[in-house]
Amino acid sequence: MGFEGADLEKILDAFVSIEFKKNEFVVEEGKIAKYIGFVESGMFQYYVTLDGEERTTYINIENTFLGSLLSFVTQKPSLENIRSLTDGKISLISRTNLKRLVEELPLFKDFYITLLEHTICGIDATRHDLIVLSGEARYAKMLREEPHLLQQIPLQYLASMLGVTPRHLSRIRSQIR
Amino acid sequence: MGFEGADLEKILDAFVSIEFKKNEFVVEEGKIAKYIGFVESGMFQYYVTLDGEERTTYINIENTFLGSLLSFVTQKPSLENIRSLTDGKISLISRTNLKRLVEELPLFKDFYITLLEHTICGIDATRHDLIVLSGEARYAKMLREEPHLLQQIPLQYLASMLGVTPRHLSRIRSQIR
DNA sequence: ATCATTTCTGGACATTTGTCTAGTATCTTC
DNA sequence: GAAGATACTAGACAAATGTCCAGAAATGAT
Repeated sequence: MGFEGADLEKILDAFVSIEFKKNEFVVEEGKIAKYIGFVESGMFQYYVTLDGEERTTYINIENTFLGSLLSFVTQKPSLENIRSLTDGKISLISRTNLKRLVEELPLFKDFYITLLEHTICGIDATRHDLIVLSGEARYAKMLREEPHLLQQIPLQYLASMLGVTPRHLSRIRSQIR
Repeated sequence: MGFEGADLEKILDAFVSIEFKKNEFVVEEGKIAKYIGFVESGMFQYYVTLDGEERTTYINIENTFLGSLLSFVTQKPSLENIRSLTDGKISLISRTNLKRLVEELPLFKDFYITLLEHTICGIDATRHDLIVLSGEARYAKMLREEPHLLQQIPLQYLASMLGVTPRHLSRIRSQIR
């Protein structure tokens, strides 16, 4: 991030690195998300339960930004769960620590603004694709732009993220071969 | 926003209020989005052209935040168009003016952070619904939560925003009656 | 290695959604 | 208020996608 000396120390002190075993909750539906963070290692699944069925809405891997945004921002109970699909490690920061850093370190505030701006762009692009592209086109785009993700994510979850059933993803994949 | 005196004046000076006739571009595909803003009046449509067909991805009405985020943030050519569907008025701010306000007015910086955080939540909720809900459920939700929007938006555009065809939206509407 | 468990694929059929199209209704403009 | 343009609805059929299911493949535990 380009931080140095006392500032860097302040920042590092505000984060706490937590290890997760496979299948542990990072955020649980109904509870308030106290932290957001960066995935250092492992894979984390966002999902909701709908008519008794789990629907995956997103998956984080290494070096990406993780959190139940709505709950963290509003400090209301989360609507979604985040759970580890593998063992892993996340560098977490609480809302109060985040606010303190943003207040005390002008450079960190700028960093946070940039992070938010780019997060918006990423989420909005996904929303856009969900409206405009077919399931097949979304899979093809992912194959083109994020092949590393595709190799790691179990297909059942990938299907759900793409907004299709596993049955249909299997069809899409056989078409593309 | 709760600003006063010299600060308020600085802020007001940074924005410029522009009137649009029906069917004018606010942002055009291929051009860099120099401004973002708030809609004071009128209705504005976001769309892309795909296989010669226009696909609506979003619609702004009064008192909402408008802009081609990806282009404004990255200062690269916009992938989408924004156009007025009615006569209207937008209060616009350029990227440089926005950055200046954020630098010079700590309160404005906080305001901007809050705006970004809430914008993320809104977009993410929409993304979520596109993955998890059916077209019919998305329409029903909109009917429940934003009936005023529903009354104003022409159905052809609404259909596209919901990710379905006008033919299908017509079916959904007749089911719900 | 073996067995059990989970994940992936694909057939058969059902349902949903899209395409094409025409008729009706609504809105504009003169 | 008549004529033309635009928007909405809906029938008939086609294509896309889902459901249910069973077998194959991969993974994990002993």
